[in-house]
Amino acid sequence: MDQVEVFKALSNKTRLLILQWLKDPELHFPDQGRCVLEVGVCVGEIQRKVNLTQSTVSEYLSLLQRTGLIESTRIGQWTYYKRNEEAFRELKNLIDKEL
Amino acid sequence: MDQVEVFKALSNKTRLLILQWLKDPELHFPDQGRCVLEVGVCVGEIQRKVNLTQSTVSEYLSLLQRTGLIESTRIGQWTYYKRNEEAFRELKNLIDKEL
DNA sequence: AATCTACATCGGAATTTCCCGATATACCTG
DNA sequence: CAGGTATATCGGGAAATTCCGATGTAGATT
Repeated sequence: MDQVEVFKALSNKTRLLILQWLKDPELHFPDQGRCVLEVGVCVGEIQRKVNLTQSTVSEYLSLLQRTGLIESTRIGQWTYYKRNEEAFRELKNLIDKEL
Repeated sequence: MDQVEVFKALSNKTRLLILQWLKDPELHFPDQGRCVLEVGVCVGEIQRKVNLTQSTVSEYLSLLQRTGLIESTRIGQWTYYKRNEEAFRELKNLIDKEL
């Protein structure tokens, strides 16, 4: 886990918001289907809550994925993103020890 | 405490290193005087451990100070910097809750 | 006052980040 | 296959960041 890369990923209001929303997807994305907890939330659903273009949101999500903080599942024409809680535990542990 | 600003401050290898060094200044700055724990470490001492110019190190330190993560004390011609552990506790608490 | 030392600030070139519109790709449906 | 929808990727302008050398400023020394 590259500390600098993770902190860069977190250095953006929108990306922080997305990560926080994904903590409780049922609450923040009520229009999403029933398997929200399992597969996560699709890009379009996230984009509708963010005042940014589709391409920007897509890039933010893959950036977050590259850091390992979120994971994606492709189902049909949708890509669902959800938090990787294990990565968050690792990050918090790192911060606790090294910061 | 502005999360984005703090994460930006942490998004840099050198700044992270400095913050880690300041956790145990006696260990990492043995040439510094006796009141290291009280006032911290001066800019020049930090610069000698970093492969960057004086102006860059000075700017990094005031950037970190603006976030509140470190504090400065001017004594004579020296400016000493040390960690603000209270700010780190606040940050870790924020990360624990919001991330 | 003249000078030296420690640090801060300024101006700027190079790089990176932000965010967009356009386009490409993948999948689904008729 | 043609057309529609969801997402990814590309190219790029604008803004921010990185880091430098030069210069400014404050305190100490002579």
